[in-house]
Amino acid sequence: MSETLAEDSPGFHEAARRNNIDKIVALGHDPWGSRFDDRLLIGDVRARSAEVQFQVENGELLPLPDFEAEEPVEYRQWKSDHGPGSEIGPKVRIAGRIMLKRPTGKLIFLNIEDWTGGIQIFIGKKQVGEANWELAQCFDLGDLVGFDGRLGRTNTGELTVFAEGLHFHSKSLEPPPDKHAGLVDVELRQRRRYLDLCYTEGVRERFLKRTKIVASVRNTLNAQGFCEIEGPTLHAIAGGAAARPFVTHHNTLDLELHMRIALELHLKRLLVGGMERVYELGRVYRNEGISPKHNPEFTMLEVYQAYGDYRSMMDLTEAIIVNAIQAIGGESKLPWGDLEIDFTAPFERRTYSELFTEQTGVDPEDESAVIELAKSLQIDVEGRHLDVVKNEIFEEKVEDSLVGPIFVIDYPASICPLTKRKAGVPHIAERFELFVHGMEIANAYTELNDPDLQEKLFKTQLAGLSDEDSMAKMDHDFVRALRNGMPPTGGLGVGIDRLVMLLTNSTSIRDVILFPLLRPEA
RNA sequence: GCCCCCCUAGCUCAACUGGCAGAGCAUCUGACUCUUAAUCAGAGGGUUGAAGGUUCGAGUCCUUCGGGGGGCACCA
Repeated sequence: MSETLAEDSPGFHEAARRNNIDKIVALGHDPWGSRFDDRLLIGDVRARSAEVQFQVENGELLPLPDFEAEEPVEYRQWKSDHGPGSEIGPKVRIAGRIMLKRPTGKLIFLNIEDWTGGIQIFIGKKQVGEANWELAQCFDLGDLVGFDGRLGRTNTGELTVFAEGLHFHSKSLEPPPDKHAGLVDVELRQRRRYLDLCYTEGVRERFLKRTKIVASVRNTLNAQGFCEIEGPTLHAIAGGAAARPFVTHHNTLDLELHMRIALELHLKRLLVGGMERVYELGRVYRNEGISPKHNPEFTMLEVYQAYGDYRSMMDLTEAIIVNAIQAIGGESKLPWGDLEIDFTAPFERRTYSELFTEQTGVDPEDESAVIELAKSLQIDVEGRHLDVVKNEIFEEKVEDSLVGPIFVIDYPASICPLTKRKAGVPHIAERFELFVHGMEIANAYTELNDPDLQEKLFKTQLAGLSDEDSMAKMDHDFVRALRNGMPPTGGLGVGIDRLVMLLTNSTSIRDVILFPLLRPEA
């Protein structure tokens, strides 16, 4: 073609594609396309494959052979055995991205994909005419194109749209990743997620599953009479969890603000306000480390049910998860790496103290034995509350062994400042955490609604903690809200990203977050 | 914040103990009307993440920096 292409270096791919844009314009088409009505989704087109039939001379229609059968069908032979006649199939209009291109002289085979699937396109020079053929010469991998054509089968039996009309929708100026290997580099996959979605097997499906899971969670809650609300994400005091917040600033008010680290305190204010079943499903922000299980912004669900308790929340948690699995067409047993997870409800329920004894051989009520064990694990015991020490042991020795799904119930009270104590057992808090393969998925309490106790526990919790710790900032307004009467309540928090990880067999949270936080590209 | 590993063509990857930077895909040119990771013939494409250093000679060794991954720490 033009000799400028060859000598162009690194931009030679783009130069070739811009050259094709010029040709498309010269042929009277818009390289950036326009509205395209009445197209069918490729998935729906594929579902109509049975409508492709073979019509013999007397007009009789024959069904095509089964191309999925074990014995491969020689379709060319089959046709000559049943001929003379011709294939007939429905007219379809489709659009998609060009994934593969196989030009063979005066024929071009394309594979195009939309978000419901892919299909092969047959473009024959004689069949489409000179003008369309010239347009087809301008097709590059990655372009978005459309076709009017007839659904049929090639000689090898592959379901194919035999093009009659060609449409150009959008040019890709950049070459796609390797057509076989796809995008492999993890950094590129995250930075250029749009490419990952197009060209890495299973990525789009995974994120569509995420959408379905989130919708299902809302459906489950709405069906039980919970109402979704939107609390503020900018907080004067970021409370409801122990995590460092992101700090920001409002100019006109000249006010330091914090991005929320939890949804809890505002939802509870709504309970005081008489909203008896509320939830929020939204983003929270924690200025902490990044790991395969932690992204600085992540999606949290918090649910509160007046006149419920942590046991009501266990049933609800099971319903949320079981329904979500159903929503993505999963079985109760889901793959997890080389293992599987059995999500058959009800999930196992074990007390903290039972599990502690089982895994360590030490009774958590036996102070001296606990201290001895802590020392043997090189856990600092000096000047720390015994429950805190116990919990470190629990996290180290017990949590990783929890295959689950398992509800760990009845935690030591002093590590749960927002939780009601078990009636008659003041050192046990009515709390559960749901663990699956060592990962904490959900956390629930019978919520504390005694304002005096809440204030006292806030203060105790605060003693000795640094200013950076958000719990160190008492939310007086929240305590004031409680002074106006919050019903006894069950509250639940679910890490949506982690739930999606489990249900989609993803080992990194960044595989289920479309745009995880990355440093700006160098 | 600490430790380990990675960064080579648009993409996926090679290059021995330091010795001429390569392949496949993609791109360009040519052939081909049922291909399917199409095939065949030819061509072009590189600041080896960046900057310094050691060396006759650095993709390779050393230092610093940038980006990423994993682990630790942090994290109800």
